[in-house]
Amino acid sequence: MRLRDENKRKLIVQTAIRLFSEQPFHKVRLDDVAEAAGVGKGTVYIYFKNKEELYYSLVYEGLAELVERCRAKIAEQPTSYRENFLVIIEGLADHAVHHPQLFEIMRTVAIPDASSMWDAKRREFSELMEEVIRHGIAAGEFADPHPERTAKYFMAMIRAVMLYGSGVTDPKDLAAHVSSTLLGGIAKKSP
Amino acid sequence: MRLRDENKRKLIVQTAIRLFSEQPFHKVRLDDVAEAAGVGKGTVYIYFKNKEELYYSLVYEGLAELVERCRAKIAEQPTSYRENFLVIIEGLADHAVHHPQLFEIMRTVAIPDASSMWDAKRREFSELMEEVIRHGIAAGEFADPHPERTAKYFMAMIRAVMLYGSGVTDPKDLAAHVSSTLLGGIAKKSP
Amino acid sequence: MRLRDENKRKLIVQTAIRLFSEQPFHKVRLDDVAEAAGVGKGTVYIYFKNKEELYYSLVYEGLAELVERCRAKIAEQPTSYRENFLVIIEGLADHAVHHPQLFEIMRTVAIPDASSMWDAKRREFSELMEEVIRHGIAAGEFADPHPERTAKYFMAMIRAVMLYGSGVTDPKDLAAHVSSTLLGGIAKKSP
Amino acid sequence: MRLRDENKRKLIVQTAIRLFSEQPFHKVRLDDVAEAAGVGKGTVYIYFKNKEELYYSLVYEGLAELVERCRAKIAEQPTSYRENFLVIIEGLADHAVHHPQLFEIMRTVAIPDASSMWDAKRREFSELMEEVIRHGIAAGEFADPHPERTAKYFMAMIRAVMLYGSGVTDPKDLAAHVSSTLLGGIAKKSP
DNA sequence: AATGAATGAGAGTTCATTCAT
DNA sequence: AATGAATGAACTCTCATTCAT
Repeated sequence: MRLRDENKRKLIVQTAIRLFSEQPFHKVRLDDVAEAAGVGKGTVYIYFKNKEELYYSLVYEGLAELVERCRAKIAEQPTSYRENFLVIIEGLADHAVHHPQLFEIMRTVAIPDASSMWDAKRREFSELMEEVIRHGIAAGEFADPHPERTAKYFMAMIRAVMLYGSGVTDPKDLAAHVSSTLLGGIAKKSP
Repeated sequence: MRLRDENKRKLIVQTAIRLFSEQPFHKVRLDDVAEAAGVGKGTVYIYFKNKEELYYSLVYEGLAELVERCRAKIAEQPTSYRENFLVIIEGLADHAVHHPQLFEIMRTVAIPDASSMWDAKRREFSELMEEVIRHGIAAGEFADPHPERTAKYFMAMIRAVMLYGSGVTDPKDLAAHVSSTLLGGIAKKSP
Repeated sequence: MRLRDENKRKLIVQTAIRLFSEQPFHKVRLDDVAEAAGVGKGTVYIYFKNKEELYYSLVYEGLAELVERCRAKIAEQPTSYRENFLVIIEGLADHAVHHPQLFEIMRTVAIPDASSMWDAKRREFSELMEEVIRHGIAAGEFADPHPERTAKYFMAMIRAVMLYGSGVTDPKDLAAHVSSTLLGGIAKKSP
Repeated sequence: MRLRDENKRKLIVQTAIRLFSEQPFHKVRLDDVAEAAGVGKGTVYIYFKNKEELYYSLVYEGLAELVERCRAKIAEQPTSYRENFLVIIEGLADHAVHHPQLFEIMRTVAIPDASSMWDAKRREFSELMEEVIRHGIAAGEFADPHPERTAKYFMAMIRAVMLYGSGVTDPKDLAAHVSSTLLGGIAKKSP
């Protein structure tokens, strides 16, 4: 009796991320995933109930890692919220640059079912960001009539550049731009 | 694929938009589209080469309408670029609120093939927006080190709120927030 | 547009009867049925919801034909119930000899679900036979404490011989034996 | 297939009898048998070569027990063949009532392969019954032109009632009816 | 032009069987 | 001996596409 191997699961996940980021869901065959991962077709079904669950697992786990990373950044003591803001967006951009495939997968993910786990994770991320803004407002550093909307802008902006920008490779640069745009806007200040 | 009856074509398109915005590509059957549109299955093939082309037609036509609308706004004489900025974003938000399904479809559209018609249309939109910013910079009203990125933020921000914000119904309000965030940022100005 | 062809359905049914009588359910592949019938695999699914429904259709239709045949025999005016008895069993035996495969299929049919159509048909047959016996009792020709059981013996006896007897080919002979056994028994009458 | 632990084998057999009598062959998964029996899946393969052999073992062993039981009845000295007849049928009915699942399995057992062990056992049973009738004929108590057929009627009649009769619980009553029908028939004797 | 019956390649999934532990 | 993770052949069923009518 072989023992259930957590590495095997990870192997399947990594392979699936690659394939699903290259092709849309319906063009990726489970046979391909299995073969590319070097496991039997049935093995995939030991670790994932079906193709759809495999797919959503990728989204969920990708988001979960992102949330964790941001949570860690936020936990650090802020000197000022403005500076902290940049750090968080940097973390987000860094993650995006290092996992560009996950952004692609998140983009094509199907209509969110309110009950789905991955959608809950997405909302968790959104609420985390919202909280940051609200703290900044409370501290008198930010002014925003719709923090819940601005919270959604973070990832949207980074994603837009990741998906359609031609090969961003410097997360710091990207983060700086997003951060300065969100904080200061592009309108020239009258002196 | 002859286009005899333009009304019939529109009927199919409208039906397809609805179905594709409710289900991911692979879960929408051509039978469903035909039945919901009240035409025979074969009829769809008279107007569209195949399922994929039908799908991309929706994206393309949706984007084309959007580009047209923005182009019209831009053509209007600007009083100031700042004010014009709001008008354009209002047009974009208005379109989004009135065609939420198209946004859903655009979101899930498959990996862009650089040669695809719809992707060209997407780039066209992006370039249009970039041009607006560059004009503003030239006029001394805007300052932006990466107008090509900011151009991508427009739709991304609106889309983020459309998709995940709970039922935005006032395009003016949405546009005002996006516009003020992009223009002035959320950082409190020191007096 | 081709018209739905009732002959095509019959073709599939006939082919399926043959294959299911040669192999147990799980060894018959739908591909084989389709290929043997000379139709596409998908065509079978136009006429039957799935493999199981195809299978039960055979049983149902076989039984329905049998019931019809017996009903016709019974409708004929009886001279005496004893004589009539033979005629019915002859009909039954005749049917069995001409459709030996249906008996094989009926034998292997899965556990009857009380709600299944084919089982209702089976009960209909049983009740028909029971009625015959009861009429005979009423007419003073038969004496039987359990007509509902005897009704079940009819087909069971014929089936037993059909399935395990080595190639009965004369239905009259088979019917005569069943009939005389049921009517007179095998015990030698003391003179 | 080594038979180390005879109890474990019996456990598997008993579990399999239950499951196979509830579902047709192809719906019973070996996993289910193993789990229901509380043993590992691989363990079943230690005691039985494969699923088919497990299945046929049930049939074979069920028939073997039945044959043994009848042989014992027959071995007893007959007072008269008529009386002895009843005793044998009673044994058969008794067995049926106490092992209804085995009757269900025997019914659905696949097409007999003349070379299969279980079919040989079935023939053995048939021949045993035939012999009883022939002895009766030789003793002048019975008259039957086709003892080989009547031999097949025994079990068929009991089975018919077992399978489709609504819950027979009294084997004596069932045996009495089968016996009297076979011996004396249902036709009213003219005085 | 319009249809929907027919098709069959191809996909997801199952499950009997194996075998490392 | 016992196990259950791993396997992949084989299965059912779907559905985009075709084409006779």
